[in-house]
Amino acid sequence: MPSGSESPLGKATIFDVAEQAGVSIKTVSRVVNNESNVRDATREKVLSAIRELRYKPNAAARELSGKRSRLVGLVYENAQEFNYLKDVLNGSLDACEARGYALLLCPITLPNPDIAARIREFVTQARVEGIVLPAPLGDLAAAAALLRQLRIPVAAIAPKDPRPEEINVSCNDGAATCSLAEYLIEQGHRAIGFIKGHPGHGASAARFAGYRRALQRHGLAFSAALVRQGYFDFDSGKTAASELLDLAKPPSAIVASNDDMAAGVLFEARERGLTVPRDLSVVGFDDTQIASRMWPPLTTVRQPIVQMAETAARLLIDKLNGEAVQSPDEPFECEVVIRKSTAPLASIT
Amino acid sequence: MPSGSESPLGKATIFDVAEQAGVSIKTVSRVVNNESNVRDATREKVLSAIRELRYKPNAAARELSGKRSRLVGLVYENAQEFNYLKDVLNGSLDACEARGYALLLCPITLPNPDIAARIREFVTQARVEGIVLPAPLGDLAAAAALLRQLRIPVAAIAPKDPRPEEINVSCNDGAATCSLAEYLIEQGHRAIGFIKGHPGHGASAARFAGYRRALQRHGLAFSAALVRQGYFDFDSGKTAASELLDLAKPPSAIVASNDDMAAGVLFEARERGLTVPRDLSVVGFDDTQIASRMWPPLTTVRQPIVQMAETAARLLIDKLNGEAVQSPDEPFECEVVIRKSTAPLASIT
DNA sequence: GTTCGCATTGACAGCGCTGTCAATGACTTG
DNA sequence: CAAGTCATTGACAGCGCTGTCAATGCGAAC
Repeated sequence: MPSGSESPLGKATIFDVAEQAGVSIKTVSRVVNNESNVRDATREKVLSAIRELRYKPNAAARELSGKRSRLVGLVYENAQEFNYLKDVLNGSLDACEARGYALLLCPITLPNPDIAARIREFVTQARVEGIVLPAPLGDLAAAAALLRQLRIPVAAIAPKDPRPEEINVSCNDGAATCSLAEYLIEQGHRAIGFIKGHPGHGASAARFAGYRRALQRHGLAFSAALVRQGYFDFDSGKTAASELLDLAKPPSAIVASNDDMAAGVLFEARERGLTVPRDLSVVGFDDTQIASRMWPPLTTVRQPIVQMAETAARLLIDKLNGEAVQSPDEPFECEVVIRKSTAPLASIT
Repeated sequence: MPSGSESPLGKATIFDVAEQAGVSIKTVSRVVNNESNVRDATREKVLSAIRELRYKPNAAARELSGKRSRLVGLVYENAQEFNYLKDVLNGSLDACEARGYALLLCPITLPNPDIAARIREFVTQARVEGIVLPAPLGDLAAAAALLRQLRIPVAAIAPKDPRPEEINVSCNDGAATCSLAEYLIEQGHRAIGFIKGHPGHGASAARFAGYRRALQRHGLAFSAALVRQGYFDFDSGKTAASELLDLAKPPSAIVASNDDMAAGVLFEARERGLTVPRDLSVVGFDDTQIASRMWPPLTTVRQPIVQMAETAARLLIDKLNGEAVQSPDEPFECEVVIRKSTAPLASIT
C-alpha cells in the first residue's frame, strides 16, 4: 500500500487520485469529465485509482469552479392530481440520477399572486441549470415569459403551445380520447356528454378535439349542450355531471377529460341513485390510482407519464451538456384501458 | 450611485457588498450568518448594502468553504399511498425553504436488494446533512443501522421504535383509532372486524391497540377471528375483507387501518352486492383524497401529516445548526371525520 | 496613567475543483 | 536533420466563501 490510510467514505480528493495514478490533478479532472484528449493508458490508470480510492468529485468545488450546479428544477402546480406528479417525479428523478444531476422541487400553490417572483427566487436561489415544467404550468404566461427572459432551458411536458426552441414531450391525447369515444359509440351510445379539462392545460383542447373527431367519424351530430367546462378536479366533474344529467335528454354516456372528474361523475350518479354502467357509462383519462379503486372501476386511458418525464429530463440535461438535442418526433402512445364503468347502451322499449 | 453597474440578477458577490458597506468581507460573512459579535451600526450598514445589491450568498462557495451543504434528504418508500408522501413533501419543503435549506429526494423502491447501499450512495453523493425519514422506513433495520453508523442526524416521522437520541414526530393514532371504534360501538355494532396495517409500520401496532382498547372499554370480547393482517394497500384490504365476510358470523363493521385498505373493503363489499353502510359499516384512516371520493365517502381519521413533517424537518435543521432540540413532548392530534360509510346497526328481528 | 479584558474587525489561507495557457513529446514533412 | 504539427499533459490562478488568528479600539480596574 503506497501511502497512509485507506479512505473510509469516499473522502478522497482529486489530489489523492492524482498522486495514486501518478498524474496531475488536471488529468484526473479530464478523466472525470470525460474529456477526449487523454491517452487510453493514462485514462485507465486514473480510472483504477478512482475506483480504488472510491473517489467522488466534490460537487460544491465543481460548481464553484466550473459554474455548473448539476441541478435541475421541477416546477409544478401543487394542487390536485398528485398521482400525475408522482409519475413526473419518478421519471425526472430517474433521468437525473442516471446523469449525476440532482432534482430540486418548486411547488407552486395557486392562486399565487406572483408566480414570477417565486420562480425567479427559485432559479437564482437554487441555481438550477434547467427546469422541467409539467403541464399546466408550461402554459402559464407569466412563468413561461420569465423563464425565457432568464434564458434558462426548459423541458415542457404536455404543453399547450409547444415552442420549437424548447424541449417538448407529449402524448397523443387526442387520438386516445377519440378511441375512447369511438368505443362508446360502438357500444351503441349516441348521446355522449363531454366534460372538458382545465382550459389552461394543453391536453384539454386535444382531448376535446378527439371527442369531436369520433363523433364526426361516425356521423353523429355534435351538440354543445352535451359539453361542459371542467377543471380537472373532482368537484368540477361532479357539477358538470349534475348539469348534464339534469338535461331533458341526458346523455347515456359521459367522457370526462380525466379520472378525477370521472370520479366526480360517478359520485353524482350515485347520489342520484343511478347505477353505472347500467344507467350511465362513464370514462375517464389518466388511469390514476383511483380509477381502478372506484366502483365500478373506470374505463380510462393510461399515459406513459413516467417515460415522458424521463425523456423530458434526459433531453434537458443533454442540452445543458451542450448536446444538440431535439424533441421527440412522435408523441408518446396512450393506451385505452377498458374496465367496468362502460356497458352497451341498454335497448329501450 | 457609487460604482459601475447595478447588479441585474443577484450576481453581486460578498466583495461588492463589503466595498459598498465599507467593511471587510469577513464582517459581511458574519452578518449573513447571523453571528453575534457585530456592532449594530455595522450590521445595519451591511444589511442595507445587501439589500441594495440584492446579494445572495453563493451556496457552492459556502459549502466548499464551510463544509455545510444546507441540504436535507427525504428518504421514502416509493410505493403505494402517495398522498401521504405528498403531505410529507409539502411539510418538509416548507421547513426547508423557511431555513434556506434545499430538499433532495431519495425514493426507495421495495423490494430493494440493497437499501443500505442506496442510502449510503445518496448520503455521500448528495452530501445531505440530515435525513427526514417517514414511516415505514424508520423501521427498516438496514436503513436505520446505516444512518446511525454514518452519524447522520435523522428525523423520523411516526417511527415504530422511537430512539431518544433522534428526532421523532408522531401522532396519537392509537387514541384516534379507539375513538373510531368506540363510535362504531355506540352505533350498536358488536362484531367489529379489524384489518391491521403493515407490520413494519410503527402506526400499525398503535392503531390495533386502539381498537382493542375500545372493545375493552365497552366490555366487548376480543376475537382474533375478526382480525386480519393487511399491508396498507388496496389489495390486502380487499382480501382481508373477503375473508372476514366469508366468516360464518361476519362482522357488521370493519375498521381498516388506512383508507386504501378501506377502499379495498368497499370494493369487495360491492362485488358481493352488499350495500355500505346498510349492510356493513366501514372506516378507514388517513383521510386521503380517495376517502372523500369513494361512494360512500369514508368515515376516517385525519392526521396532521403536513405539520408533522414540517416539525420533523424544522427540528432536524435546527439540530444541524447546533441547537439543542427535542422531539415534541406530545404527539400530534388526529381528528375523526364522520362521513357516510358508517351507520347504526340495523336492528334485526 | 497604565494595564488588562473584552468586543469588534480584518488579513489571510485555504476548501477541491476547472479554465487557461504553456510545456512536453511524438511524429511528419521538407 | 531541422522545423512544423498535433496530441497529451501539467502549472497555476482563481471561483466566493468561512475558519483561524491576529490586530484594533475602548472602557474598567489598578
